[in-house]
Amino acid sequence: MATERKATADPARSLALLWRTREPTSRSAGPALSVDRVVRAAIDIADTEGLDALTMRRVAEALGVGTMSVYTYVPGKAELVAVMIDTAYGEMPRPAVEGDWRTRLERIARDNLALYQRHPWMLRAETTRPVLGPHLMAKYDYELAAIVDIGLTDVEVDAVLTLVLGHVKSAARAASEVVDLERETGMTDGQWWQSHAPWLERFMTAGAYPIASRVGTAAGQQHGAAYGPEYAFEFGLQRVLDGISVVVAERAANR
Amino acid sequence: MATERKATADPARSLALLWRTREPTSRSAGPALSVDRVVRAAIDIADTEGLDALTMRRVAEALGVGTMSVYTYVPGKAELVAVMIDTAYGEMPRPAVEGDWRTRLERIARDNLALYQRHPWMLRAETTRPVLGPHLMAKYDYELAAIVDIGLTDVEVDAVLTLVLGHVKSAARAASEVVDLERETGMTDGQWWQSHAPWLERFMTAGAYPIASRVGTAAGQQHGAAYGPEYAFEFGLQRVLDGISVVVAERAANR
DNA sequence: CGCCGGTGCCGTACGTCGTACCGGCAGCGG
DNA sequence: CCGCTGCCGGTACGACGTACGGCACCGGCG
Repeated sequence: MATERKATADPARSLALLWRTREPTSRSAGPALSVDRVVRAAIDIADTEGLDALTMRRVAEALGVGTMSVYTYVPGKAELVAVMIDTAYGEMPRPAVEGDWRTRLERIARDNLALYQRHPWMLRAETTRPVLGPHLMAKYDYELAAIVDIGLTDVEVDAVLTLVLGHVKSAARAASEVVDLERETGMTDGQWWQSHAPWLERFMTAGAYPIASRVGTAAGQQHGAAYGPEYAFEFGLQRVLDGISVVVAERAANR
Repeated sequence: MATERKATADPARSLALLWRTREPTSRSAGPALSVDRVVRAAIDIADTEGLDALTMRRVAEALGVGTMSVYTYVPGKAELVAVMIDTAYGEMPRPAVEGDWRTRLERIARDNLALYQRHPWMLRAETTRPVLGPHLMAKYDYELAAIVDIGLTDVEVDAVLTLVLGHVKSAARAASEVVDLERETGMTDGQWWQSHAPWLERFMTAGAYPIASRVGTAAGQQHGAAYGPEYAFEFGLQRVLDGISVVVAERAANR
């Protein structure tokens, strides 16, 4: 379990898996399984039942094979997750870029948000060194292409992309936790608050945390709980883009 | 294990724990343990050995008691982690605010970064509904106080803080993963790249991903790997603050 | 003074996980 | 026809969180 995080102990093996360097088997009927079938089954489980439900036994069951057979195609769980991530990147749309840089960057942010909404498990799984699969590379290349020509240095362009994607991930994570916990605890966000509020009031002596109370309730009131994360995403995204345009304008002036 | 994430099944129990609603034992010598001792031991382990090493057995061992004795003070692991998080928030500095809002907000960002550097496990543990302990409330109150008067609505103020703290967390996570993996794999970032690069080159047909290659190597060159995350933090923070100042200026003009 | 209920402590055991190991199987080249 | 190679999977091990029940001790009451 602790070893789930190790991944890529053997670079050759892991990368070969990611890049699918494998001659198709010469067997007549071909094997019952394949890396792709394993990965598809795993993504399916993670999408519909959450990352906690993704166990090797569960994957095998979904494929109708013995547990250990999965290991014929994938060295371990960590590597399986790595391939799942790269596969998910692969299914992102990459239309020709249009509009000014701000429009393009905003589009990229929204596409990434959509990805995380489709595959919320990525938000909890991606916590390792980058996967370095072909689809991640393609995605990185595509996204950089949208902003290479805005007058910043290569290093800055990289930082801009990191910043925007970081914000998307933060916001997506916040949004995902709400629905995650609704499933796991069986209560909606509102119900959860209602069950905690009376106890909280009892512990908090009146008048403590005045600003927190005021702002907190104001925020809670405004967006009726479920829609809070969306506001945070939109507000933050516009602020980030504003901030980027400040440097872009600066550079344009000094040219 | 899946239940680690549940937490707060019983709000009364959990909140009482967080707010330490508990008469001191009337026992003569007093009990050998206490919630605080358990929490301190747990934080110590997580700080020095990582979150994966934090097991109930390990905590008990550090305290010199049987595994199950820990459960006398803490209902379960999820709740233990919650108290750990609130405790960590409690040790943050909260000096009187000084300077203009940008200085204050920047200070808050740096204090939060320092917190995550001291307790990297928080970056992987905080993935649940907010902990709602007294120290989190105090922190939230303190941080809001620094920016309530910059001319934005309460809802916007909340969103500003969320944005800044989100960026800090993103950057801290990136930085933490580097050192995390150095410990777990026993290789430095540079070594890791060197072991992967030849394989990667073999798989990537020359000329694929031209922009990614150029920008990636530029970024890698500039900051010698280990210092990349710091740059990302600084650059992103300034961009975010720039973006916020755009709205602030807007509001000031329209008043 | 003796008994009793409560509190702190903890050994054992169960169910879950990832996965090492090894033995069986089919199909194919020699 | 034989042995080899790649696919399959049963069994088992060592982690993990934690339910359950029992034990030792002590203050307060009769």
